[in-house]
Amino acid sequence: MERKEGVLKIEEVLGNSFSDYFPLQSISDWSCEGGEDMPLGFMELLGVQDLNPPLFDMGQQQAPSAVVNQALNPCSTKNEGFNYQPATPNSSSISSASSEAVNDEPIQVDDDQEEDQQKTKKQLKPKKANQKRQREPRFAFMTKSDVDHLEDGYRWRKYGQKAVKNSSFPRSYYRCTTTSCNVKKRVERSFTDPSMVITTYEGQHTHPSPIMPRSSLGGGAGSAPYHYQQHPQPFVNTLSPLNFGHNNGSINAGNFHHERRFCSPGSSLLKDHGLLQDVIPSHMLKEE
DNA sequence: CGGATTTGACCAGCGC
DNA sequence: GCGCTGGTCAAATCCG
Repeated sequence: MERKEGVLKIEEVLGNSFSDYFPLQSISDWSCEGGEDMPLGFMELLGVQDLNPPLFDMGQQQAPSAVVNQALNPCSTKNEGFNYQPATPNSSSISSASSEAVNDEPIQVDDDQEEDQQKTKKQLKPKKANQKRQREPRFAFMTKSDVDHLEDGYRWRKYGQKAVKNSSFPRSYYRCTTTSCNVKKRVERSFTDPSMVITTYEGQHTHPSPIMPRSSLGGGAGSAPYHYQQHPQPFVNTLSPLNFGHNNGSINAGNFHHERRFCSPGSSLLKDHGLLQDVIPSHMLKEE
């Protein structure tokens, strides 16, 4: 199958503004149809970021979407771009150590988390001292959806909204409500295709999904009953068609796992796998 | 009443 | 240096 068919060029939908954020040429660029050029799959991204069980509700596949990934250094080569390892604070503790690769901005979590919020503002100023405002690795995907805020199993608090240049649609900023979790996400609509919602995740959850009992995907959906109805499951589409350089459309946990090892010589495999579990429904893991 | 959202203001980075 | 834009803050407001 041609993955392309289900994939939208991010630029087509988003236009230039989005290209600013996601300098990738297109999904197919890194989805690696052959799965060869792309050493890291989307799962890699997931492992670093956060896609959640609900995202894998395969029963709700709808419009395909594009997935875009952006590493900290978009200018780097693909491999580097996707090398999230250094930027993966999820390993054991998001604290200082691992965060250095990314930035030291928010990820000092842990103890002074409470103070963090208070500091945050203050940190903005001193920040200019010697380093640019670095960002966590992030990735984005497009979803055909009527609702802006796609439920993904985590709880988000909106902290801002801005009008976006070249777009008539505002961009919303969300932050994970879990203390010590500094994941953010932005949600905006494509101005070229208002039916498309671009969700950009930044950072990495330091906790399991608070809403989704990962074992009850099929039925209850836990305390997030409206996940499936209210939102299409773009993530699924993004995952499957692209499969991010893996097999043809089958999300194979084994491969996934394998891939991670393969592509992540780092030492955070186990941790990532932990996250992986957040990402992939347990039943999928087993069934595969 | 507590938590979430809205919204205007502020700040930093970047390009010209 | 200046202006533009993105990102964040925080007070006010809304909602359950």
